Formats: sequence, C-alpha cells, structure tokens
Amino acid sequence: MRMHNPPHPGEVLRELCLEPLGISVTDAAQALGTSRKTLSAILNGKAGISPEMALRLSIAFNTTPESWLAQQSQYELWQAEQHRGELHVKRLVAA
Amino acid sequence: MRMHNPPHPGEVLRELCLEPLGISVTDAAQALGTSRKTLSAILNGKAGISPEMALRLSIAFNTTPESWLAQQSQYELWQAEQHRGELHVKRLVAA
DNA sequence: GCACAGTGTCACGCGCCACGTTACACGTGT
DNA sequence: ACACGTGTAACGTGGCGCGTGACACTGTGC
Repeated sequence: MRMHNPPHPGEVLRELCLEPLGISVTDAAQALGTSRKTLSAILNGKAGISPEMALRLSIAFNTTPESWLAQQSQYELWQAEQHRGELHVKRLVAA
Repeated sequence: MRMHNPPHPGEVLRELCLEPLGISVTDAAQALGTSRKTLSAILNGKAGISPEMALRLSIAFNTTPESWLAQQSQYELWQAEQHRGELHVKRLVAA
C-alpha cells in the first residue's frame, strides 16, 4: 500500500548517480547545463525535478526521464495525501 | 516508441468522466470543491493537473490519482522533448 | 597556520503557473 | 425574450523553478 514516506528524488539522485561516479556537485551541475545552486537545491530537497530537468538527467546519466518524473509525482502525491482530509470533495461515482 | 503527441489530460477527463455521466462543468467543479473557471481551464488545456487536483479527481470519480499524474507527466515530458536540442548536456555515462 | 576547492545557504530578481473572484460574450433551449 | 451553461478576459495571490552574487563552513594540501 506504499503508505510510507517516499524519499525525495534528490536523495536518490545523489546516492545512485553522483556518489557512484565520484562526481562533485559543481561538475555535475556544469555537465547538466544548469547552475550549481539549482542542482544543490534538488539534492537537498529544496526543489523538485522539473520535466526539463528530468530530460537533462536522462541524457547525462543514460536513464529514462519517466523514472525521474514518476518519483517526483509519487513524492508530490504523498505530500498532497497528507492533507486529504482538508479537501471537501463529493463522490460522483460510487466507491 | 510513443512518438505521437499525447493528449492533454483535460481532454481525457472530459471524454471519460464528464460526458459519460452527463455532468455539467459547473456541477463537476462544485463537486470537486474548486471553481468553475479552474476546471474549465483544465478541460481546455489551459492548465495542468496538480497533485492536489489529481487527488480530488480520484475521490470524485473513484479512480487512482497516479493515473492522472502519470498522464500529466507524459504530457509535460513530451512538451520538454520538443526542445531537446536546445539543452546542452554532457553525458556522464556512456550511452 | 594558511590558502584553496567544494558545498550549503541567504538575499534578490525573473518568469511561469495553479487558483480564486468578478464580469462579459456566445450559443442553446425554453 | 429569458435563463442556463460555457468559455474567457482581467485582476490579484501564492508558490516554485532557475539564475546570480555573496557569505560561512568544512576538509585537504602546502
């Protein structure tokens, strides 16, 4: 039921891509064609992974952009689920 | 290779949820707990589906929020792919 | 001890978008 | 003619992705 807090995609990026390759944040940012601050924000959970950034990551690390966006969606969805009770929605189709 | 233009999630929402049930945009917006304008913008491709809106849709139409977010991600990703050539990214892992 | 690279972070700005309200114009059906 | 549903334009608000410049901290090599 995946009820546990999903990790921020930035953490996965650091542990699965940067650390194994031994690449610094500065060098990775330069390779991605973005600023060091932007990449740092993503790695520390201060920013999400935009569709364009997912594309950059897929090119640089030879992965699929869908995998990054899927992680981001799961993370944001879990955030929204935490406030499920606050939204008053009427069911239009029987559960 | 899904190289074709993916439909905007708003179109799918209208054709698969509103029209079959014969519900007006006004009534649907009220049931979703949002404004008529906001729902109209989504249906006409003027706005995307936010994580919170995906949650609302899943409750009202008894679906999964993941399906809506996945459609939205695919749509945004395709948009980004159209400008793939404009981003200068260096490969850090051999293709 | 000191200089340097790497990193995180703060402040500021820019642009885009989701969302709300109010108001107007159009088409359809009564 | 009138009401209704709808699309949309104009306004404001809040948030976020992204950039820059600047600062403080940490570890390494001299």
